[in-house]
Amino acid sequence: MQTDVLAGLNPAQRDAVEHIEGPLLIIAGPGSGKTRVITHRIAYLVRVCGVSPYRIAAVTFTNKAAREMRERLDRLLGARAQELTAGTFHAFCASILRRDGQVIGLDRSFVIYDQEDQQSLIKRAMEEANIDPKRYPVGAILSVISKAKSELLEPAQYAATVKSYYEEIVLRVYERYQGMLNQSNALDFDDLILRVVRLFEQSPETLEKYRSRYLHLMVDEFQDTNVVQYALAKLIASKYRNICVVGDPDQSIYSWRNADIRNILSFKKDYPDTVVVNLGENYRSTKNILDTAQSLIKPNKARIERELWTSKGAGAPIIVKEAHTEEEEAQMVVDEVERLVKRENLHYSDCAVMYRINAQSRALEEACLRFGVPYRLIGGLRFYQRKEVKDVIAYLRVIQNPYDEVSLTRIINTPPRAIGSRTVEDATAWARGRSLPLYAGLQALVDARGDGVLNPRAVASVERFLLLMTGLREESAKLGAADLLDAVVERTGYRQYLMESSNDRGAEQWENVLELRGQAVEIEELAPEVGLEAFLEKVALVSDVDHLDQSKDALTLITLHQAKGLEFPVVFIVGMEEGLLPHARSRDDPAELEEERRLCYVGVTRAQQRLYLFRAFRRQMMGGSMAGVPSRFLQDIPPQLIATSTTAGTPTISGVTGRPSRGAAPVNGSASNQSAPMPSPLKAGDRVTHKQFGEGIVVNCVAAGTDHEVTVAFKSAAGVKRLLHSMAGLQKAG
DNA sequence: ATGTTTATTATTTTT
DNA sequence: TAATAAACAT
Repeated sequence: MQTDVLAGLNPAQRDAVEHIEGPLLIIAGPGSGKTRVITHRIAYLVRVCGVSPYRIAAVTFTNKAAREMRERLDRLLGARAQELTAGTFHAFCASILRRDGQVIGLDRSFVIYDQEDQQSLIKRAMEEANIDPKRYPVGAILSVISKAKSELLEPAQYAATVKSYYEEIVLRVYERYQGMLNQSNALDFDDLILRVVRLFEQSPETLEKYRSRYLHLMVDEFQDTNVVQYALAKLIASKYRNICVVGDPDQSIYSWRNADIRNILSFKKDYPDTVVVNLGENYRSTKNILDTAQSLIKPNKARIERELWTSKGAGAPIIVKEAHTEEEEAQMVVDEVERLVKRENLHYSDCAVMYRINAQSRALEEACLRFGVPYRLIGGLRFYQRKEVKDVIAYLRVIQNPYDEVSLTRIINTPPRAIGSRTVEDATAWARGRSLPLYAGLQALVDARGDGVLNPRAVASVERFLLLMTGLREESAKLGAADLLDAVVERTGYRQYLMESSNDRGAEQWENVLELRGQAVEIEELAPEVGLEAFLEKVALVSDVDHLDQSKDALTLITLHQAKGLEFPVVFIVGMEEGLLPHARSRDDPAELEEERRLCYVGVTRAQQRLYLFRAFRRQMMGGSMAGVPSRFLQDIPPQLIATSTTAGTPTISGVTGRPSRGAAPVNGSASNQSAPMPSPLKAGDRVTHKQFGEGIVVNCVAAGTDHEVTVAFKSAAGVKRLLHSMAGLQKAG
């Protein structure tokens, strides 16, 4: 039995699996078999050491990671795997709070607010506090509040740290915001963790219940934990001290979401008897790719030197290419993907294109569409953030918890039912004056016939709305989540509202609602008795990457951030330019630059066999066109790992030589410094023809390096295009 | 109360 | 450029 759990593990992995007593820190390089170690360690605990799975908790950051862990354990442990606690920090905390939250005065039916809900609540808090959202952007305030919460600073504690006037403003908003959350019986993501920590602090009995249950605790992606999450982990492990954390400081890319790498250092301090295991053997990538990754990450100062190795061969060289424009860059990607599929016997799904910002996906999408390459775009407009999906969820939330003010104000006039912003404002003020929650305030106002603040028409509308909601709330007691959803979209007229809406997306929006319904059906099958509650929780704590179905054979388009934890035989990283990777916003902060470097490292280490690094000389950004300087990261790759290749029909420019200088940037490699642009080949008003787009008129023609950028308005559906003269093959017509 | 126009502003987003 | 939000007019 023992041999079979340990079989196939390398010595370091085996050390990690067999070390089961006391604190353990596993530093897991990319592709080092981390998940394998975690799952085998759990299997070892259960099958060899006789620990009940019921007494083991494994915490991750994504549902996907949790699910994968579960699936693998199903194979290793069979049915017993079900007893294991495996989930995200947030899901774990939500279930603790549903069970034991009453101890700190939390109502069981609380709802969970996502970022959009938070923003709308903060906005209202600012309005009520008379703070100008122009001077103090909502997003910025929210991120400060979130940071405070992630450091265990509730308004009272935060108040003690306030030093600047700005923080004074934040404090004022924070206090109000938290008050409104409480009144709405709502928790934001940070609260989920924070409240559990407070629960454990305030109720030793509750803490005892959990810390004595969990003989073993494992934390995945430890480099991404924030202060609160680590505090929680310490509390859970405070009885038995069997805490195992797994992470890789070089893959820390979420510091902007308050992840704190220092937790790794704290861990060694908090647990001086920590055993550290280094997983350095990489099973994922070829030697060339791994060497590239290492040369990229090496320059980081705030880093512990570490070697990774592989027994794989060198493999294909890294391919670095330069395109003129982002369109050409996208086309080069697509061409190469096609070549790999046709000639190298690969599938589309073996390939992924990664980029720094979502806006970059557009050119790629267009190229895929044009050349008929099937693709799968991750992120972008996220399912659960779509208006129609959020609207329906808001109805369900109000049914579960009528105090949820964000959802209530969202749906009170959607579809339009003659309850305008004026009515809502007046009613809110009236309710505030009596310290009533909005929903109760509306009821009281109807009973008081408007009480002089609402006109009879408005009172009638509100009364009709309340009757509708009361009816639905009664239904909710007898209906499952899916049936309830049906009742909502029918009785509120939401379905009709979508179908008849003037925009042409109505049918598509309705499709999304149906997809949401499908998920309700799924949940009901799993947990029929807690239908609505389970559904809403799932919907709040689940992301889109979770639904990534690998079944369809398609090219994956994904941001570098989202790519963490994934792997592909072929990886393209596009936009290897200063200002994009590293992103311009990180330019002035060395710590942020190091994070950009880690982000690049994460991207590179996703590749198993082939890696392509592309950039464009010119890129459309914020309306204008920007000259792209090669990313400084390209300089750090040893030239011998790179294949110098030629783009068909275009001169190869060795833009990877010479450190990019700030300011005066050569647009076109070596040539541009000396040679003046060629004389203008075309001028505005010239008639031209293009072999693909047909006839057109030149709108503009400007020098771009040694080339010219020609803007042409085509007669065809192509419309106005910007083309490089050398590339476009424009024929001047009479 | 709702459709239209102007103004504004552009990373990343595990939960 | 293009998407979204606030201001505006109806």
